[in-house]
Amino acid sequence: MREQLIESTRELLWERGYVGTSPKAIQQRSGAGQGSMYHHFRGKPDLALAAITRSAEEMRARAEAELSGPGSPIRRITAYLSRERDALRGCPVGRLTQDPDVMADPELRRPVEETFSWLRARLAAVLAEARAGGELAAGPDPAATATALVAVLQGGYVLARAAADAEVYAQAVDGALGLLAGHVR
Amino acid sequence: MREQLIESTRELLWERGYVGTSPKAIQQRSGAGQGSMYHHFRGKPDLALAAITRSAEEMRARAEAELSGPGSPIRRITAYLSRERDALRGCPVGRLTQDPDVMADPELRRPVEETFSWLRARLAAVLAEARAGGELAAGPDPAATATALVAVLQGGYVLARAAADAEVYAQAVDGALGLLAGHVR
DNA sequence: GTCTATATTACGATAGAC
DNA sequence: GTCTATCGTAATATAGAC
Repeated sequence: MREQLIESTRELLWERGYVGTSPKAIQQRSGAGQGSMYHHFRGKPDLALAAITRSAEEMRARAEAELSGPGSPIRRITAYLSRERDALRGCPVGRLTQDPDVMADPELRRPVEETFSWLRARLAAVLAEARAGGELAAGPDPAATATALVAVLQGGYVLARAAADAEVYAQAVDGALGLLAGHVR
Repeated sequence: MREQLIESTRELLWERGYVGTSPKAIQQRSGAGQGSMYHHFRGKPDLALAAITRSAEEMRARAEAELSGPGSPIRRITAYLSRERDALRGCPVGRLTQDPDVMADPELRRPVEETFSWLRARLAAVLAEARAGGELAAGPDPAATATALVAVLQGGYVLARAAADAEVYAQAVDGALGLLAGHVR
């Protein structure tokens, strides 16, 4: 039951955010009763922490696998950026950034902060590797470029949701790859 | 009073989103009483529509002024991207994209959708102008590039909030300008 | 136009039985 | 571990007086 509670909370946080997710909704989706939920967790913030932590770990593990995978640095970055994503659902971690109650709670906030600071640094390292290997021109700064690329993904979700069209997300990624291409080889 | 109600709602939607904003909070911030609010507006959705519409119009007017201002196309785009923004507060329109109740209501959703579809098209037009005038290389597709650039801004807010550091937003913009620079002139 | 009173439902949690 | 009962507060209005 503990497991279902966490998974249901992850889904609801993704769909509706922290403020928009009630204990009751979690109980209904997970099939757990009132008492069960408060037996396993101290309350909504405690349960949310478990859910957020897991989503953050999952996101990071996936990115790490792609960015440390086989292929040249630029190929790995392209693979990471081009990975199929559910654009209209958005990013389960990035979304929390808009949740005032999450950002106001240092415990809930930490996994979000760490995930993105890690991701930006990791991507910057791969870009630096590409530059060192002569695959990337010397022009673009790795750290700034990494932040811009991660921003394209996060902003791509925003624009896709605004348009109610996943294709807009794909277009944002294409645009970023097109800009990057001018600096490659 | 009608005016204060709209302005207070705009602020609260920006800070806390639609789900996180209660009629009571609006009344307290605006100084209006219960009866006053329900005299001027039919309810929370009606008031939110007025607030969202105004924020959307403001955002569009500001962008239009910059993108249609003086200077070469690339200079205007650079000016638009580099404009000082309150990175930690984020975008008052883009933020609504994460609000399930806003996206579920066609009336509330429309201003959000229109603002971004207009912005992407307008930016694409300026990029096409740059290309036609020989200021921008033929490589990058104007529409995809425009979407990517708008995404950098929207995603830059996400990353800045995640890091609780406005500088991260500036870095995302720098990264985008750096990538764009390789295709200019 | 604004105020106060009232109503209904949901939120977020605790207590104690089983 | 789970269930039911209960609690106090907040959300989102409506009604009617002034």
